[in-house]
Amino acid sequence: MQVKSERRSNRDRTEATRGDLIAAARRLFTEKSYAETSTPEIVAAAGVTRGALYHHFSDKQALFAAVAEQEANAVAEEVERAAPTALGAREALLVGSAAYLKAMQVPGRTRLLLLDGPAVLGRPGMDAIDDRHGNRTLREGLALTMRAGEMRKLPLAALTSLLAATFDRAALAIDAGAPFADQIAVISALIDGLMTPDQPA
Amino acid sequence: MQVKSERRSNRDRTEATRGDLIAAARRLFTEKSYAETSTPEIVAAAGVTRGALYHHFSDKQALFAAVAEQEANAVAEEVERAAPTALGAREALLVGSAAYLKAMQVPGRTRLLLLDGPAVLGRPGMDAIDDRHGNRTLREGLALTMRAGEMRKLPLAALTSLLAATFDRAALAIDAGAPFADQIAVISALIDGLMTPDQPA
DNA sequence: CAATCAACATACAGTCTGCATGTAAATGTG
DNA sequence: CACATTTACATGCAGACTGTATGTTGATTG
Repeated sequence: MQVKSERRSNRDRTEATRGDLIAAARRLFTEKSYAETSTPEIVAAAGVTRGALYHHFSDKQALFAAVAEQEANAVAEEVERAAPTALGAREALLVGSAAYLKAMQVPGRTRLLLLDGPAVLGRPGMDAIDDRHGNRTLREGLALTMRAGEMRKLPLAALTSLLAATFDRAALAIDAGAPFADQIAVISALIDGLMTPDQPA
Repeated sequence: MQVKSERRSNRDRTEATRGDLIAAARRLFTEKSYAETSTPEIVAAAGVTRGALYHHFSDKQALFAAVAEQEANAVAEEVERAAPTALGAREALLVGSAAYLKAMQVPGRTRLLLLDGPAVLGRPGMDAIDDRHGNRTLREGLALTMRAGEMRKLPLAALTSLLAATFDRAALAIDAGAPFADQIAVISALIDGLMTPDQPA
């Protein structure tokens, strides 16, 4: 293992620099906000110059998009890790919700994904990111539950996004000091209200 | 009626200038976004100089806060106007929801209040504004409904904010082209799920 | 009516973003 | 393996923007 950069392929260099930039930006975007973080700051933290940033990303927004995508992916992975495979639809939803709220408690994550994200990339932009990660699982889960007759039949896209919206707002509320249990209680009630009452034979 | 500014009291001047600035800012913030609107643009549209802006508002954010407050108030008034006084709790909620979604269709309003607002002022900041206007009515309505036994008892603050979150996301979805009916269908289902089934004597 | 204060206008300093240009190393080619 | 080309940056620059400090004029007050 050679410590110094003896001879690096271009692919390696790109990968390393891009990674450093995204990592540095992630740190600053979560510590402060998108608007309060300048590109000089980011490149200083990453140990490169602004030239490198603008070589790899078209602009500051594009770098932010890369960070957001990575964070959304991290959240989705944490949630899927917490949700055991075969579980009742209702239970899976509740476990997943709780896991999501937990995952969003990483400092700065709510601001990055729930405040700055929509403002910087637009709702459609953030939806596109979410659909590539967490929302997909949610939508598929809901579709399955509805087809199984365990849940009221409703427009899938709308149901997915509105449920996701409640999860998001709950995460922000917890961030602001609201009790975790209260948010879970309301989310549980909302989900229960959607389930079709099992008619005992 | 004298057309020219013959002799204006300071209070009148302040009121007029502040109003002009807020109106101009509102137009630009709704046409473009907060970030894409510069203070030189705003003051040009308002017919004053940046000196006037920074005399009346501590910074660009403060001007934005004033605009947001005014817009939130406008939305709340439209909703209250649409909601006839005495109506069943469930019906009042549904009518209010629809009115809210309608009111939010004014071009640029969703971005101003639902995207830029939280990002610029923070969630707590926007909550403070909302609580002074629309959310208050919602919360009081929910409290009443719950006390009347028509709705499941749940933590009031959490329920209010999570329901408001679904309304907000629905407004954004409609803005993005989603069918109004789909959003209403899901909102109706969510509300219905919260109502206690009336036990017929 | 003098003194003060409020409501601006003007000028300036510092910072930021995006781009254009320069350079050295890596890569492709005959 | 020499040479042309492309890649991965670094550096410098232009334009714009924010916030503040300072100046000026008209209203307000004792």
